[in-house]
Amino acid sequence: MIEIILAKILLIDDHQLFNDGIRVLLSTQPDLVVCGQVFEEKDILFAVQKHTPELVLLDLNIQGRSGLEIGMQLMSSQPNLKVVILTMYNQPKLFEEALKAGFHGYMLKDSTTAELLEGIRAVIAGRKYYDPRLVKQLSPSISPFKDDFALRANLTFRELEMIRLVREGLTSEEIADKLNLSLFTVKTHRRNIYYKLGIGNVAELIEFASRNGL
Amino acid sequence: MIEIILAKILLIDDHQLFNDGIRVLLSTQPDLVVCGQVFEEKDILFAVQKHTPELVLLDLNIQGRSGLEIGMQLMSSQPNLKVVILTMYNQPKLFEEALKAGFHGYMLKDSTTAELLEGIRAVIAGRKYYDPRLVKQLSPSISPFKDDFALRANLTFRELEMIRLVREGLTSEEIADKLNLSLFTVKTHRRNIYYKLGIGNVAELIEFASRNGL
DNA sequence: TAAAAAATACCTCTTTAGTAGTATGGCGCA
DNA sequence: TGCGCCATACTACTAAAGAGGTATTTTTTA
Repeated sequence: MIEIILAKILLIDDHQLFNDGIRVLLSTQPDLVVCGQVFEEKDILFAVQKHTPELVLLDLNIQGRSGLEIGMQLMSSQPNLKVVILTMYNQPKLFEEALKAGFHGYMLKDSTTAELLEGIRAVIAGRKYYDPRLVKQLSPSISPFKDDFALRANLTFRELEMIRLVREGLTSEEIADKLNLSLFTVKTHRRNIYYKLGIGNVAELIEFASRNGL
Repeated sequence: MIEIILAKILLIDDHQLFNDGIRVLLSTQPDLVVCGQVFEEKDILFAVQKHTPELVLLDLNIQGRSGLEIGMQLMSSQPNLKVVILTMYNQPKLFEEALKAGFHGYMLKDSTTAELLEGIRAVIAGRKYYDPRLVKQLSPSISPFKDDFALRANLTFRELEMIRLVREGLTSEEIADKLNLSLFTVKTHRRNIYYKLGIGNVAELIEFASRNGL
């Protein structure tokens, strides 16, 4: 059972989905539990220490003070805690800051419920999740993301290469021919990729790659 | 030279990109010209009649009155005019209404510049353009692509549904279970999709769907 | 209402994907 | 120098996808 704290995100009234949508959404997930919900900065640390949740969903707009600071403080005080920013601000600069600060996720409030859940699950699974729209807007020169992501998902170069070729519609055999490898090798790589990403078939692989700009 | 009128969209101050971003954006496009810009309802019809633009970018939040109404009025008075909704409201209901009303496009303000241009160009080219995020949220029964992409590719409703489920990583058997169909039926649909799209495997299907916002 | 299109279903067969376990040479690093 | 990671490769198996054909029912539409 995974426990989650909602940090202020239920107070946001500028997007109908979130008036109490996120709690409802999470309540439909048998393995996710909202163990706390706070609306002011002073309560967050206390709640986290009390519940020691797996993950905190953090709004960026917490009464004046920057949510980023609060989040960073949280992460340094609780090394195993995962902190995901959930905000309405689709601002590249904020996003870049959050990236640098090492947040485990950055999602936008107008995401679909499927996307939100995907993000939460990705982070719980030990990966990072950033809204694809933000990643797309990142200037490619800065983009610490690609390497960052590959490294954090523990994908090797060969594995990334496999993903690229699978996306082009090549079969394992065609990839083997192209790279002068044994078919067995290619299949081993694919298996490892699936294992690392926690997925089970090509469809999921390509959806995943598309979403994460691999 | 394509002429465009911006209907109130420069007044929106809740998203930095649009304070004057859209005009700047369009000014970088040699073949697009902003021929007018209005901020109040009473000026729109006059401006359209004066400039007879190809396209109007219309905000939904025009001083109290529903932007949808204004847009419908515009379209009926100027049959050749293309009207694209550009709004910050990612609300399925609004979007569905706009679809029914026959608007040529519906874009969200937090789109990237590339997406905005893509949408504008699609509409100018005689196609329709709806933000993929909204389309994704639509209940499949309403799917707007009946008169758009699906028709071009001759994809039926059932086929689109198959694509959606395949993208979610479901196998043919799982789809069959979910929809209470025979496995044979699902496989037949998949075969037909591949034939229509000229592709040969799941990887290509999903790449294709991603690229085309199915 | 007749024709066309869409959705449904079945059979057979080949190919590819996916799962599981194992193994080995190379390379970097502590 | 030995441990871990990477890339490579194999066997053996099951599951699923894909290609080919055919056919019935329902729904749309001309």
